[in-house]
Formats: sequence, structure tokens, C-alpha cells
Amino acid sequence: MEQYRAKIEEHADVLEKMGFSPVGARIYIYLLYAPDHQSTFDDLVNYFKVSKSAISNGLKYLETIKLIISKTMHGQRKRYFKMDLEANTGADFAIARLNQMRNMLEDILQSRKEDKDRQELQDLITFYKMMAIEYPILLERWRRTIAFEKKDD
Amino acid sequence: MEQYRAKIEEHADVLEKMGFSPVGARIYIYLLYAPDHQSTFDDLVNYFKVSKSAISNGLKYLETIKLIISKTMHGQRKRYFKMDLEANTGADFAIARLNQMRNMLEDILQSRKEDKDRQELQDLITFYKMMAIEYPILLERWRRTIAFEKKDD
DNA sequence: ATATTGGTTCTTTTTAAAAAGAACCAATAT
DNA sequence: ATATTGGTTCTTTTTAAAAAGAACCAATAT
Repeated sequence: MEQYRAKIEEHADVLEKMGFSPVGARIYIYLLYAPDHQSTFDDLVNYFKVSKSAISNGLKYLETIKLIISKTMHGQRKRYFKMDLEANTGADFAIARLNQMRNMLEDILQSRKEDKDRQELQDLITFYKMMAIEYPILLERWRRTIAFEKKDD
Repeated sequence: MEQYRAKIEEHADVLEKMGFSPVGARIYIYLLYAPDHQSTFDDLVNYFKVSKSAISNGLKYLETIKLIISKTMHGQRKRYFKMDLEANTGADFAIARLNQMRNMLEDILQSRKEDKDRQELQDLITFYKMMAIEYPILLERWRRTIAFEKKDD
């Protein structure tokens, strides 16, 4: 993994701008490069030379937002932290956000007294409704596409 | 606008979790409630009782990400900060992010030496490609939908 | 031509988020 | 039964982001 150090830094910066913490972003990118997209706790501590608590919190965060899963192998206590690649489409997250925005806008539209410019809000709500319907459809199409490609192997 | 104070706080919290600064989030929600979705600089300073610099930076940020535009009226120097509601679909932003993710994953796939688990990365790239194509199509469909509804008025 | 308004920008202070380090705990190893 | 490993959690320190406040500047008002 040493060979990827510069790349990991570079890509982690992008994720930081999307809201990840420095260590969270680095772990994430590390796993994209790692064999089998998995690694262990002390691999990460050693590679990044940061504290155990930083790694622990980084992993916990990534697990909370479902980007990684942790599992144990052949009864050993060591855990493997593995990227869940399908979750990486960010679909759940994106759909949740669409609904959150829609709920917010609907609440605003209801409590708002101004009558003259309701149309724009209404249009925006329509957008979020549409997207929340279409997104899962596209996701499903993607799933079928990759399943189909796999048949040929 | 006094009547919306509690609601503004409530919804601003949601936006803060999406990465907005406290003041940035409040300005944004304020404009969703405001007549004509617009306001002036000192309206905002007075309403939120925060410093001019906080408001200035908040507005600048919202303008940078294209959520609001500022304009001047009948040659007066006072500016009106107005929400750009179509921009609020977040479409440009979403599409930019999709492409950013795809570029990152493609770069990783190329420089990665592990051969055995390239498929998952490839599948993920397919997802981002698909989404970057479909998103603008959905956006366009939404535009036609709302244009069509408007005809009946 | 000078004064005022409507902001912006720069520096300092405050506040919040991230990381460090120590203490701890549960699970397996011996 | 005791020791060690693989982490987590709690408290403190560090670092970064946000806001405050003063100084400033450009545009219009007088």
C-alpha cells in the first residue's frame, strides 16, 4: 500500500471537501485501494501513524453511514473492516436527503403566509418528489445491468 | 418574518447537518420564507442580530454555490439577495459530485495493482456514469412538467 | 466636493470539531 | 485463572471553522 500513499492523500482531500474528517476520508480511500477492499485496525494505525482513537472514530463514522462493515474471521478477535461497495453508490443517503429536503419545503409551504410566490416552492417540491421516485428505479436498472454483465464471465 | 423564527431555527439545523454554516443555513431558510424569496443585507443583520461580516460571508457562500443571486434595483445601491429557486434543485452540484466521484474511482482503478477485485470498482464507475447521464434528463423532464402545468394558469 | 450608506475585507476572538493519550473493557489466548 | 490483544470510551489538547469588530472602500446621495 506504500505505493499509493500520494494518491490516497490526493483523493482524500476531495472527500474532505465533501464533509469527511481527514482520518475518515483517508480510511475510506485506503480501502478503495486495499486488496479485497478490506483492512484491519492496526494496519490503519500503522499506515497513517495516527492515534487509535482517531482510527476508531473514523471507522465508527464510516460504519454509521454504512460505507463499511466490520466482520470477524475464523473466530479470531481481530476484525476486518471492509468497504461495502454497493453502499458506495450513496443511494440510501441521496434518497434520504431528497426526502428530507422535500419534507422541509412542504412544511415551509404550509406555514408560509405569503400567497403570491407559492408556485416556485411547489415546483421545487415536485422536483424532489420526482427524484425520490426515479432514483430507486435507476438504482435497480444499474443492479440489473451489472448482473447481466456478470453472466458473461 | 418574526412569526417564522422558530421554524427557521428548526430547518436551519437540518441544513447545518448537510454542511452549511449556522448563519449560511439561517439565511437560506429565511429566504425560503421571505416574500419574493428575497431580502436585503440589513434585514438579515437585524433579524439575526449577528455581525455584518457573518452575514456578508454567509451571503458570499450562498452566492458562490449559486443558491442565491444578488441584484440591485432602480439604481439604488442597496442590493437584494434573492434565492434562485431552480438552482435549489441542487442539480449542478449533484452532477458535479457524480463526476468527481467517477473521476476519482477511475483514477484508482487505473493505478491499482490488485487484479482480483476490479469488478466492484468497475461496477461502481458504471453507476456514476449512468447517473451523470440520467440526472440531466430527469431535470429536463421536471422543467417540462412545471412549464406544462403553468400553461393552465 | 463631502457625507453617508451598504456592504467587504482583514485581524482577533470564540466556538466547534478532530485528534491524542490514558484508562478501560471484552474476547480470546495461554 | 491470568495475560494479551483488539479495540472503545473518556478527558484533554490541538486544529480548524465561524463569528465579531474594526478598518476600509466604492457607489450613490447631498
